[in-house]
Formats: sequence, C-alpha cells, structure tokens
Amino acid sequence: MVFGKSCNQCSVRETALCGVLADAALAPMAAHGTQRSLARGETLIRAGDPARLCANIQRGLMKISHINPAGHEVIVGLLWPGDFVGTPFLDGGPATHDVVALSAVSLCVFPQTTIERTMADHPAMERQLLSRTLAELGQVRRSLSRLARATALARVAGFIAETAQRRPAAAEPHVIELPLSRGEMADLLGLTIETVSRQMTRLKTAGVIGLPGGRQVMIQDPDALAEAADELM
Amino acid sequence: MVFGKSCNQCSVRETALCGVLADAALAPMAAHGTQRSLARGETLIRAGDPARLCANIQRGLMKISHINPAGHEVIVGLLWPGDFVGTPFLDGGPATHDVVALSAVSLCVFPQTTIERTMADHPAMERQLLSRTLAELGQVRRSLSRLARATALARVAGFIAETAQRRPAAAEPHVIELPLSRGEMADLLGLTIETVSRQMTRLKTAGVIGLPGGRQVMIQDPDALAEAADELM
DNA sequence: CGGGCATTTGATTTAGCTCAATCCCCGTGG
DNA sequence: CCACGGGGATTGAGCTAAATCAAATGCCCG
Repeated sequence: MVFGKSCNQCSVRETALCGVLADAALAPMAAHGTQRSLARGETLIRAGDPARLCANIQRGLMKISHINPAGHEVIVGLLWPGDFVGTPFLDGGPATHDVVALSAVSLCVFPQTTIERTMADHPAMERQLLSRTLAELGQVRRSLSRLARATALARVAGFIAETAQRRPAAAEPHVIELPLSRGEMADLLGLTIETVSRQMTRLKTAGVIGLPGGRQVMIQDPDALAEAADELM
Repeated sequence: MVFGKSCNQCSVRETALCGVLADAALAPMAAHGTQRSLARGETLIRAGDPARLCANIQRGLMKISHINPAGHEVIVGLLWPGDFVGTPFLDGGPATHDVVALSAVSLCVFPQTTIERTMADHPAMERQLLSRTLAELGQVRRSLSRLARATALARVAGFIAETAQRRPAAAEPHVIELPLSRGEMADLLGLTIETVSRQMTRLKTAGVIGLPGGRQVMIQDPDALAEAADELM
C-alpha cells in the first residue's frame, strides 16, 4: 500500500499518462484527489470493509470479485483506465466486493469525506461519474445476458473480442495480450479452467485464433471470432 | 400509450401514491416531468429506438429484456417503484433493451431535451439518480454472480426470497404473489420453464414453500429458503 | 538441470436442456 | 350445470454440454 505523490502534480505535459485528466472536464477534480499506485495483486478494497473510497483508474487493470459460499471466486467485472472504483457515498454500508489490481495500477483517490463537496463544486465530475456508472451498468447487463444463455465457446470468443477492442493501437494489431490467466477467465465467464482451455484450442484448431504462447492471442479471423461470440447470446 | 395528467398534480396529500415524491429531495423535479401510465404488457422503450427517455417508476413493475440472436428472450433486470428507467443523456446511442410493463404502471417521464437542465437546477435529482444507478449496479452484479455459478435450485430459491423481501407488509405475511410467469422466471434466471417448475416442486416437496395455486407462493420455512438460495452463490 | 506452476488433454459423470405428454385452472358457450 | 378449449404449469424420458476427476505436457526461473 504505497501512497504516491499528489495528483495535482499531473501537469498538462503528463496528460497521456494520467487518465483522469484525459477528459478536460475532470481536470479540476484531480486536485482534490490523492495519487496512489498499486502493485499487481494488491487489494484496494476488501469485501466487508466498512471504509469506502472512490477513485479513478489512470493506468492498469483491476478486477471486481467476490468469494461465494462454495469458496469459488466470481469475477463480476474488470476496471480499465478511466473507470471509477468504489462509491462516492458514505451511506452505502460495507463493501460487497474485493477490488484487486491485475497489473501495476495508478489511480486518483478521492476521500469519501470530501467527495460530496467536490461533486457539489464541480458538477462536471458528478455528471461524468453518472455517465460512467450508466455505461458500466450497460456493460454488466451485457455480461448478464451472456452468462444467462451463451455457450462456453461464445463466452470465450466474446471475451477475446472485447479484450481486443479495448487495446487499440498496439504494436502488432492482431496480436493481443490477455490480461487474465485461464483461471481468472473461468471465474469471469462462469466456466472451469478446463472448459476455457478447450474452447481456446477449439478456436485455434478452427483457424480463428493463434496461440503463440503465454497469454498472447493472435486474431487470425476477426469475423469468425465475432460470429462465434454472437452464437447464442 | 396513454398520457395522463401532469405529475405536478401529485400534491402532498397524494404522496403515498406518487413514488417520485416519496423522497422529498425529488419533489421539485416532479414538476418537470409528465405523468404517464402503461397497461400490463405495454412497451415503454424498444431496443434500437433512437429516441431515449428517462423516467421514474411510481407504481407497478417493469422488465428490462432483449431478444438474443437465438431468438430467446433474456431478462436482465426488473424495475420496481422508485427505480429510474432509461438514461438522462442524449449521447448514448440507441436503446439496447426493451422495457415492458409487467403490471399496470405509472411513471413520471422526463424528456431528454430538458433533463440536463433539470439536473443542473436540482442537484439533488442528479445525486439521487447517481445513487440509484449505483444501487442498480450492485443488484446486477449480484445477479451476475448468481448466474455465473449458482445451481438451478439456488436461482429459484433466491428469486423467491428476493421477491418476498420486496413486498413487505402484505395481508398474509408469508404468502407472496410472484410478479412473473414461469417462463419469465426462466428468462430472468437463465433456465428453462421446465427446470424452474421442477425446482419449485422440489422446494414444495421439501416443505420449504407451498404452492396454493396461480403465482402464489407460501413461504413455510424462510431459513431453509435462504439456505437453498445461498447454496453455491 | 530440475522443481513448481499453469495449461492442455483425456475419461467419466451429471445438471439442466430438449422433446413429448399430461394436467390443471378458468373462461365460454351450449 | 356441465362439456369444451386453451394457455400455463407440471411431469416424464432421454440427451448433451460442461463439470469433475485424473494425467500429461509445457514453460518459466532459479
């Protein structure tokens, strides 16, 4: 748990690195937050924690998860740069989920004690928070309809396709690095490790993707991938 | 599609009937909305509609659903009195889901052309909208983790338990009327009609619930019901 | 080179789906 | 008052996709 320098040190020349400043409307709010970084695997919020916080992710990837009574981890969402974590309100009761860094993460943390005032002072921040929360809701609803009916193949294909969309101009346009292990994919997609692996090799055998090794995926046939993802969803 | 009288006719003496006024902070915003009622089965928003709206449900129950490529309806959420429907922003693109009345519904509709102004004038409304959206997000995440891992029995038991919690002081405290048909329950829980039916009779045979007929459920053993709902979730 | 971990592959089991038949509740009309 | 019909709900009999159990393989890193 390392606290970094204050976020108001994110000057204009650093905009590219400081997600929260990417949207000009959010610039004033950055001054009210504290800069913080997390190592991969570090926990920002623990389920049951009474203390809540609200933060905006600038760099890196986080997962929102919880352990079900059977002891199985369920991942209910991923958080990408620009996304907000936690809640801005004090009345929400204890946290219901863990929030853990999947990679090195930097974020701009807003203490809950002052955030309501910050929102009152900067309506654009509240607007942005609402807008992003609504977008998030749409995302989760899409996951929901996928989990309700889609086959294992469609879940895996859909995850790869969505991950590819999230990483635009990389070096190799058709090679992506999955941010999750097979086990984490299984926890996110409501499958088992074995089933995820089997569907990956199925896609490989069909010539839709290539698996160069590690967590890398080469998308050889984007159309076929999209079609597989839509199969029953 | 019947437009009723304006919502600002909901005077204080009618508070009990007018959900949007239940929260005092929302009273001023009611004046900016239009009262509208829907018959059971009527569609408020159709997926693909370019026109969006934002409304607050005062009475009745709605479902948010969409038809997947396989032609199967998936219900991604239910909306109860006090919940907001739609989105307040114009930039969101076409609607992604149908929103349909499951019972007679009355709501207070805010035209999207004026809602941003309304929110600017009444910060409490925006606060409320954000707060409810966050709560909704939590709800959907709970559904998500249920759909990811829970058994058919747990899904059905969980739905009955949650429905029971939503209807507090009814006449018979232990008898509830399910708002959904078996088919709709199946669409909501990601199961088939037959499986829902089988789990219901399983709960009945185990003495956990009674099925007096129609959509009624008598909860005979609330603890056992809660336990069945938590089984693997 | 070897140990530990993630991933893949294989064999078997099972929960829930599909297909099919029957039942039950209720409104309608003779 | 009772036969008729129709839609939802229940029950039954296989079938299948994914889980589970088990083993082998590959890979990273000391």
